[in-house]
Amino acid sequence: MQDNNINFREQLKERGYKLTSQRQAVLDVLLDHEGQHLSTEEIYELVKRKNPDIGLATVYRTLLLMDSMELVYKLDFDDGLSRYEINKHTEDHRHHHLICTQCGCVAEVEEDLLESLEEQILRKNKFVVKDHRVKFYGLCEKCFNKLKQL
Amino acid sequence: MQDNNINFREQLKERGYKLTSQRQAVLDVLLDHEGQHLSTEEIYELVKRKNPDIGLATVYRTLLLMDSMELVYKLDFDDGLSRYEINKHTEDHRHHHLICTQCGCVAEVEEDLLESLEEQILRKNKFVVKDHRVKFYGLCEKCFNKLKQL
DNA sequence: CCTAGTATGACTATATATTTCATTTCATTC
DNA sequence: GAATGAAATGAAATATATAGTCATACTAGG
Repeated sequence: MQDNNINFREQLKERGYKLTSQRQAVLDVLLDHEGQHLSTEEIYELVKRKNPDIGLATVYRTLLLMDSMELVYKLDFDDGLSRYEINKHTEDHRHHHLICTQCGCVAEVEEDLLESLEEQILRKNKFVVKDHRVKFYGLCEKCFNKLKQL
Repeated sequence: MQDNNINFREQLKERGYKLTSQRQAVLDVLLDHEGQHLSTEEIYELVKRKNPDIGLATVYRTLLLMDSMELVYKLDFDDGLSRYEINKHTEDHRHHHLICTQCGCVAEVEEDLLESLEEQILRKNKFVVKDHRVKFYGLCEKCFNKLKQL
């Protein structure tokens, strides 16, 4: 935890930014909700619990900043708002998302398995892949079983 | 072309919708710009050339309708607006997009190669994949060469 | 041709996200 | 530890994409 704070301050300093209590508070919320995909509004509400005076604009600005620093992943699950997830840097490649078109739940796949495709893209399209986003749409186990019973 | 119109009328009829000159005009524009990824606003401007009295709301409604009928793909290239592409139904699986983070150009990969991943997802996550969206971010050939020279 | 129901266009409403600007806070120097 | 300049903040205003309302017009089918 303390490590995260020191790193955060250092990373901000490298880019000429300052560590403020608001930025710290946003980071804390993201760390405390690691597996989740929170919207800006949700993050704002959570931050306000410990930091009631923070403004929504600051949360927007902080998330924008963190996205540019690659501290967070900005996600889009087609519900009209941006969602964020902390980037742990522990995996080399990011995970994929499974979006249930029935109930809207979102699960994760840890496996990546896109290396061979990316190599092929480099060879055939001469496009150097740096990153990717993969979303799978379909039915989660619960919804599949429900539909099967009908 | 005539085929497309007849199909369109039939498909609309199946769902209790009517074929109007506005809907036809939007379809025509999409057919005339097949390889492109047009935004709603761009489609509106193109439709207005032959159909100057059409309203923007109608274009929005028509694209929403076509998306629900799976006549178009709704795309998101992170520029804050929805883009559309006609769905030709000729391929079993859709193509992927290569987005250059330098110049913003978007190319396509015809290969899919996600079958084995989808099988694995079914086995391990018990999630039945119906569709997917894959975006690769990186550098196109031009931008890569430009950066190499520096 | 008439009719019922759908679609349209102009306008308004909503919701997310960004910008403005005066004030406050941070981090560095003396 | 106080002073200083730059950067960050909050409240409000603004931008922008999309959706909803409603009176009028059009479509498809008899």
